Amino acid sequence: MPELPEVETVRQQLAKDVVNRKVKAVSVDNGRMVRRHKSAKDFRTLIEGRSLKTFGRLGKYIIIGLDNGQSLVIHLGMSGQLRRAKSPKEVKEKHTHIVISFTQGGELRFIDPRTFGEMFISVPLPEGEIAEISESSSVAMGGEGIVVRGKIHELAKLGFDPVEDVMSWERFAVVLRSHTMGLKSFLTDQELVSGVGNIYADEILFAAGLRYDRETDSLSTIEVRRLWRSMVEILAESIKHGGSTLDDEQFVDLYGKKGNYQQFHEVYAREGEPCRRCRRPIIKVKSQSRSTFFCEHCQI
DNA sequence: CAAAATTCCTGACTGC
DNA sequence: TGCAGTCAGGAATTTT
Repeated sequence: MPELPEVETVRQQLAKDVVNRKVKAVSVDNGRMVRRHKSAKDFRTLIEGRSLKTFGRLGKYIIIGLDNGQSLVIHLGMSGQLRRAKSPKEVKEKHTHIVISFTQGGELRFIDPRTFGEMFISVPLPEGEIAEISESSSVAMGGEGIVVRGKIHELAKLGFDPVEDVMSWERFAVVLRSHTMGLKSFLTDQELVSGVGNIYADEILFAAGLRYDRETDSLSTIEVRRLWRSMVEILAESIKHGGSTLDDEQFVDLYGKKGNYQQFHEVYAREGEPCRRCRRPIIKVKSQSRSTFFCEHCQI
């Protein structure tokens, strides 16, 4: 499932490959993919004729700045893929729901079997209302992310992006300790930390040597710092390897290529296999109605 | 049939 | 009593 590293991988590729391209036409075969708009036609009208200028990301959302100040926002959901086609003649994969064709030829296709993903055009709010929203955003602070967040009012509630937003571990400690909840709940709450999902929460917690159900306000200073470091490092490392592609091969990049980070997973989807540190079997439990993998010996 | 997991929503429970 | 925060569970969804 695409989480921050996978989304970032695609963002980087888009920034290289479709920058400055002008949208000639858009087809939408399923209104659900653009559900924030009144109709698919609405969406098409807003994007046709526009050029793609900037490529940002906030959590699991890709934010493409258009030449008129509006933005194309994309979320891949669980099974969404963005794929580049050099020509309209290339065979369309099943579940291709949105096709954005460019004037210079070539297309950007959105494939999504489970249709949990979406695209929408964000129109900036009038000046006065912007300040209000970014102020109400609980943890918003510093860095490039705030600029994007402030501009995209639909994403105002997202928490800080651990890769994009600059934040010291001391600051992180304040946010962490101001809540009473399990660590995994904290990491996967998009309004607190944006971009971390089920896979990376488990990997980060293993790297930090902390259990998924440790209470956020029970960590020592050393543990907070370890969690912070693990979060930043694991996400950066995964981005370096093009993200994770699981056995279901759900995630592939713009060109259909798999990521490589799955080979470095220490716990995720390794139930019963030996922990690489202590050799004891990895445990699987349900938490927040989601699978959680961890090592009972190495995580406290 | 169950499992996979995203966001959104609702309902329940807890602590102050 | 009320409120905010947290969490469990369900919906929408398709493939294996």
